[in-house]
Amino acid sequence: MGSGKGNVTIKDISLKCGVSVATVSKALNHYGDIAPETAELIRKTAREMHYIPNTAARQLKTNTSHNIGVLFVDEMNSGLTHEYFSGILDAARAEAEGLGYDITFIGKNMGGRPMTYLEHCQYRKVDGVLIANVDFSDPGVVELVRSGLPVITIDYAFDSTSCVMSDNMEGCYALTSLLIEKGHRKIAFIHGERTSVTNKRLVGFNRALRDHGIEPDDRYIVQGRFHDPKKSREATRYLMELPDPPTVIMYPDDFSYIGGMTELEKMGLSVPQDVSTAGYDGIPISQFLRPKLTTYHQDAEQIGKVSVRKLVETIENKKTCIPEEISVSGYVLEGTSVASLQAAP
Amino acid sequence: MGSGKGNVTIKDISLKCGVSVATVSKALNHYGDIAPETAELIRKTAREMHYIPNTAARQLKTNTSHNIGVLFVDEMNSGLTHEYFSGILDAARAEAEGLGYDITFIGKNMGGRPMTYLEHCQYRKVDGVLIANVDFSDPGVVELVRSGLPVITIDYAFDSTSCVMSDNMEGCYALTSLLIEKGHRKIAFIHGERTSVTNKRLVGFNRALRDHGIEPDDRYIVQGRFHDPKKSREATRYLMELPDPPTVIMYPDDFSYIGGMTELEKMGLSVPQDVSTAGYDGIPISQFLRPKLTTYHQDAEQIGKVSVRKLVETIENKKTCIPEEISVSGYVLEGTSVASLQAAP
DNA sequence: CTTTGTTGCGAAAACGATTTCGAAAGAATG
DNA sequence: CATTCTTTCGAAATCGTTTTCGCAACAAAG
Repeated sequence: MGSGKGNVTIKDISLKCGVSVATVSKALNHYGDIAPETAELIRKTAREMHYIPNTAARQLKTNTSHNIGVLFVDEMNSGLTHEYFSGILDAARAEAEGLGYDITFIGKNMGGRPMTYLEHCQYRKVDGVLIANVDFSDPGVVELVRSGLPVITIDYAFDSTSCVMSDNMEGCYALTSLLIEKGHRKIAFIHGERTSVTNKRLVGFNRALRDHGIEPDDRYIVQGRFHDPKKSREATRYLMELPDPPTVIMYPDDFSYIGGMTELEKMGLSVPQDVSTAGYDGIPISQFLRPKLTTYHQDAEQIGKVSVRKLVETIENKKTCIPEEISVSGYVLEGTSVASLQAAP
Repeated sequence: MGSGKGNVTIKDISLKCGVSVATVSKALNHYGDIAPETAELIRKTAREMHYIPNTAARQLKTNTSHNIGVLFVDEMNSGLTHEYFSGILDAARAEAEGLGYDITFIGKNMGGRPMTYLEHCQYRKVDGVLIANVDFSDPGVVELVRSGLPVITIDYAFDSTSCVMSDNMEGCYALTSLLIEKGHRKIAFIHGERTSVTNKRLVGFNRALRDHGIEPDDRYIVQGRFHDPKKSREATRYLMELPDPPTVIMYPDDFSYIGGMTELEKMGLSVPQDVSTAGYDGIPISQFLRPKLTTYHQDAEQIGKVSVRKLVETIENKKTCIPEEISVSGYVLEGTSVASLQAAP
């Protein structure tokens, strides 16, 4: 049934109902100047005939696609295979679908020929774009953000657009505080690249130390990389070979911790007896590791959802919608990777 | 620069070049009946004016979108957050982009109102669709497969369409054989739901046993679920509490193994001293676990790539392209989770 | 000088929707 | 009855592209 090649169009409906195509279009779009009975008849027959609007035609005329672009980093396996981001993407997809939007990936080339992100967006006529996990200093990204196309950035703030942030400062503050309350004083922090996320975490970290009267120790702050187990192995070894090693190491993310964990093991150190550890992200697997990882869970689902909501809001009320920074809070997931040091000051 | 709202169209080019829009279109599409110099001039000015074709208009006229749909399961966190599938998706995205196709997610509702997968595909006018990790007996999926739209399924074979399969039979054969060569005889197999993937693995498993003269033992074959650590914890406990427990347990996937691992630990059993283990998938994290997991690496990247290639081939040569089953082979990743039992028969 | 064949190009009709503007018919008003 | 509003609808233009078909112009052939 319904195997006919040509899909049913607005014209077919108009013929069947004995009205013009204009009337059909207006009825379907709930215009005010159509008699209620006529409109109902039209909508009913449209349903019966399994009418599906032709997006291309609509898009051509209205210049809107009901399609939002998603710009995640491609290269390396840090884009879709990063659980935090794939969680965001998955939630975003679901939310967009509910709001009547589809999602299209935006890349930097198309059919061999290179293309800027903006051009790709124009090519697909996306109504807005969600940007996450990219190098925000990339000229292509900046061009896109400046283009006037509705944009939401995730975990990075431009002042011209709205952004959704995980509560990195509060999260890192809470996590650090927990460690301190457990009696730790020599707290190492392997952080990620110097992005705004890292900066916020450092602020939270330092604030927690200060609020508890602890002097920050530069030797314990070392730069690693997000989602890079190798880099964090190196950093872990460096830290544990210090003359006065830390009693706990905070990692930039759970995945990086896995690298550190193997290095500690290789050094014959066990967690949490010899050294405590904490992650960040709270990805599912972290709770299946032994010892169960103490980590800060970022609410990826909520972040994806909120991002799309805000983006659609921006798209649909472009003039009245002012840029806003939305923070989504997570919570500490307490595992067994942090030992309680009873030696009080 | 280029901040004008209206994009440059084929008409602008025709004006600038003093030719008709028809000529421009033909030049841009490399038709034969345009003088080489004229064509070159047109293409040059198009480039200079930063012309971007309007996909909507083209799509409306040609009824092709250069857009492929992707149908991954949504609900639960087994879709995008499953590393095997997100690896496939990422590779597919990259390959599609190179071939001039964009990717759009296909869902089962649109803007609140429910919609079949097929309707969604028609709505977005995707040229073809990639299906993976879904319930292949779902009527909506079957409808889509039967619709005549070019379709590629991953890890499941319909006879009307092409499919790309990981070499489950060979993979499971190789993995099982390795265990046997290590001296294991009492080999347990926690397998996934009864899908064609599971069936193929069971064939490989049984064949390996038979080829080595080992009698299969039904008690050691238990049904778990893919990507479900809880289920595999139960199965693990069940197996290890048997009067005559196995010496090695094979899991349906690496993620499930993590569940089993925690259960073994809770039972006071250590790997591989007390029992050996093997996973499946070879996701990155498996190689950072201690002990490093022995597993079969499925080449997700290659699978994604090949799937898109075949799909595009099907789209572009719809008549001449015959359904085909493509197998992508992986390899054993040998870790330290399997003990060598020197007790030969 | 006619006929036939090439070659290069353009006019115009689609594709399927949206939207403006006005027309017709009936209702309300004077 | 004439006039003015409302209400309900339709004709037609439009979005940007592709594609068919035919028209010139000019060369080759008779």
